[in-house]
Amino acid sequence: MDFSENKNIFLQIRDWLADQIMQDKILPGEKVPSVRELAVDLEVNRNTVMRSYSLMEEEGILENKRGIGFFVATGAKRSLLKIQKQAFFAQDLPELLHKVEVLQLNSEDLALLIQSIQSNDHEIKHD
Amino acid sequence: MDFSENKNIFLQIRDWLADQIMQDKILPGEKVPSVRELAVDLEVNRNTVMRSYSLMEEEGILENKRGIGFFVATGAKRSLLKIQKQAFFAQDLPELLHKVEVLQLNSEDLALLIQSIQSNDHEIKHD
DNA sequence: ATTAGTGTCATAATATACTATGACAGTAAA
DNA sequence: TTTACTGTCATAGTATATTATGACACTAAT
Repeated sequence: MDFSENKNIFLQIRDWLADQIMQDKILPGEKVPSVRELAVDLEVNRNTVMRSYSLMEEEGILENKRGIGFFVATGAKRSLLKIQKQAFFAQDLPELLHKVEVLQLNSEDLALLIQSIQSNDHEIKHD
Repeated sequence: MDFSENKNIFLQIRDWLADQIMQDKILPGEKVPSVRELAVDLEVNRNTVMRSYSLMEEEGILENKRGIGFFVATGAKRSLLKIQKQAFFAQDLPELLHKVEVLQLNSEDLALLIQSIQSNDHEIKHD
């Protein structure tokens, strides 16, 4: 994982871990990497990872067992889906619509996107 | 204009001004607000506006006439279109595709977006 | 020449993100 | 009990964004 310059590292770590959870790479109830371990892996200070984890604990995504570690909370996926969808429709989508307009992006430019969207049309919703 | 917490102010000012130019609210050759004036308007330090303008000068979007002010460069729109399109396809679009996949967004969720895209399909390209 | 605008530069102060490091407490297993 | 993990907290240092402010030079109009 490499970090973007224009976004705080502790937020990027949260986004990355949230993604791991959404993709079922870490399941609810399972332990996430320890603060110290992940800090070494990402070549980042432990306090920075601690900040990401604390934030996710406040958000109800992670739970903490003192002396043992952090675990993915029950219902974390549902919570994340709600949080991320809300953020998408409130922030990402308006910005996107604006760029489509300003940059005059058409169906040809965004063929891949449209294809990806349509492939979700007949998906069976789980959970 | 109000600022987001998660992005540097001088970058947000650049983005905002670039948008004004893309929307023909300030035309090539025209003068942009003076550093001091814009700083007061945005309730920001003049050095911060200066940083935004200097950046845009390096990008070839603004030109400077010492003692007079900053002006929108000839060809600024073309430059901006190129810069922004490149950024869109290199950064925004991949992130968007990822979110569409993770959040399982379908045609119904993004009807407005698809409509907006298709309305650009038969546009006559100017410039 | 004076005045009022421009940008420009230098300095210092503040806030915040991130790092570096040490110390301490809870937990589990040898 | 010792060992080796966990998280937690405190302190200090560094880097950077932003602010605050003053001084100076260029330009145009009076």
